[in-house]
Amino acid sequence: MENEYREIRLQKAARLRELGVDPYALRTPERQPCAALVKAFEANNPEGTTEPKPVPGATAGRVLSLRMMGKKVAFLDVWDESGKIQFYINQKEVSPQEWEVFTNLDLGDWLWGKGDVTRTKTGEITLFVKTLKLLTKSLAVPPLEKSGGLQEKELRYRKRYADLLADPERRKTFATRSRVIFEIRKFLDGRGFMEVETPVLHAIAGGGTARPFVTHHNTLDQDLYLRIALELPLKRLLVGGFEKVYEIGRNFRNEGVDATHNPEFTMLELYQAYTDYYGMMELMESMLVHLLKTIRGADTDLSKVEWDGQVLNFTPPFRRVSYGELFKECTGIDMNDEAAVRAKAASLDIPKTFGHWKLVDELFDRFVQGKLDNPTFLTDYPTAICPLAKKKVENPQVAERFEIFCKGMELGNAFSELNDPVDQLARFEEQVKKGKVEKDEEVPKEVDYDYVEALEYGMPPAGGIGIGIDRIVMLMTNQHSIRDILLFPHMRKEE
RNA sequence: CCGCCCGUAGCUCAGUCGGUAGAGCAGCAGACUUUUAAUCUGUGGGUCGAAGGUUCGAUUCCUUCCGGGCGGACCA
Repeated sequence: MENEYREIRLQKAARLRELGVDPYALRTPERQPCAALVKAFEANNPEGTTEPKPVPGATAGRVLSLRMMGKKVAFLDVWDESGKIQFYINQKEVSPQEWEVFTNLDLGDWLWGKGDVTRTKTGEITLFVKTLKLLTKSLAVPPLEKSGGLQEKELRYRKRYADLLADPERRKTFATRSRVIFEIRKFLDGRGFMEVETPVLHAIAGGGTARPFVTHHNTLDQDLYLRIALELPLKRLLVGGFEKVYEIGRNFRNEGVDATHNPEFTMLELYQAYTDYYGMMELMESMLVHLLKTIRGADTDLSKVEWDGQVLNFTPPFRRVSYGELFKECTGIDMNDEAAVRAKAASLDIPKTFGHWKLVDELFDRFVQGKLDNPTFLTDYPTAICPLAKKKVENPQVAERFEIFCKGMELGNAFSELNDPVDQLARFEEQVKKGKVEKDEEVPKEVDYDYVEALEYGMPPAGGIGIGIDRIVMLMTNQHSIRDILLFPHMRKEE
């Protein structure tokens, strides 16, 4: 905060105040986007025009370059969200007070100008300023493209505003993120889904397995958890009679932070009555294709989608392979062979307190998950690790659940939703009991009896899916780190 | 949590085999009335991430800590 630049700029602001100029203008005079002025000129001066026909106009933006020619003339690059336009300012063309404003201008300041748009001798479309107004004085030096922009990742994440203002490309990534979410809503709207909002504060951290954040409500004197999943409230809505619901919202998990994990992240969860996990596979495929075509472009070749240097095939139908089959393929062990699984786990640093199916899941994560590059539906998980999914009729040992993986990353997780309240209660009780024995902090500590009671009123057969929006955005923007698609990724406190 | 790497001016980066530091941009002063990363001349700017140790002397070597990056472990 303390530096020579700040002092000089504060002095300039004080000087302007003496002249009766507010360095933080209350209002902006009428204006058009920078790019609109350029366009208007081009429209009036088609290709081949010899004598330029000036177009009057006014615009505003941030000054990011200033070139003086002598004491009385200057060229400025002015940027707004739409792009850039050059200002030409000549002492003879503006009032003495305006010239004074100009001489106290710094890089980073926001400036409004009005005049005629025409071409300079060198061909640059330029606003020849007749009237100008300082909109905002900046006290900090903006990172400048010609001096290398903002490179240090820590600075880019902590001071995202500086990162964004320094580089229009970075702004584009976040604009794309916004469009991805817009297109998801559009896609779901087209299928008749209703968007809902459910509580972030939960009395029981259910609907998934993850360590939750704990907080406390003072007047109720009650501990609360930040939600780790959206699942249970949404399925209560199916009981209530809504048939297609979804929520796009923030989840919180008190776990690791790395290139693909942020403590808070955005999930889409949707539930649809009268379908099952096969319906969810179709929906997932269609949604990904819709997003690739609308975000990456209508001419995108689905069989050659590049992501972080890898070429992936998104042509539906995606590969479908069962959990047990792939487990066998990658570990050489039958997942039902308890002795072999335990022996394998013992050779690694996996807690001995874990039961058989927890061990299977641990081995799976280590040996299988990272190998799946092309989008793959991994189906029929062991029932023991799927307390919210229906069992397969022909083999109750496995459940109608799939996870879709891509580049070793889980993109989505779906079930044929369990709606038998008696079975659900038994599975919850088993899960809580096991969690205590295994000292597994990711498992809910108590049974959500209210949810079981909701099922007693009858939930229609349904398919449901949860999709990690951040990872979808990474895929669509071809980014490698979650920090580059979150505006404000979580950072440790400084000092 | 483990391994490797990084932290020097507002920004991007050099550098010091141990003798308290440089460049470009930015700033300030000056020259130039159509520039395009404008050019030219002059000039100010640093507790070299923090603390401790070794040393006559540490920004440099060592230790610890803080923050970050990449990879691994764990989780979505």
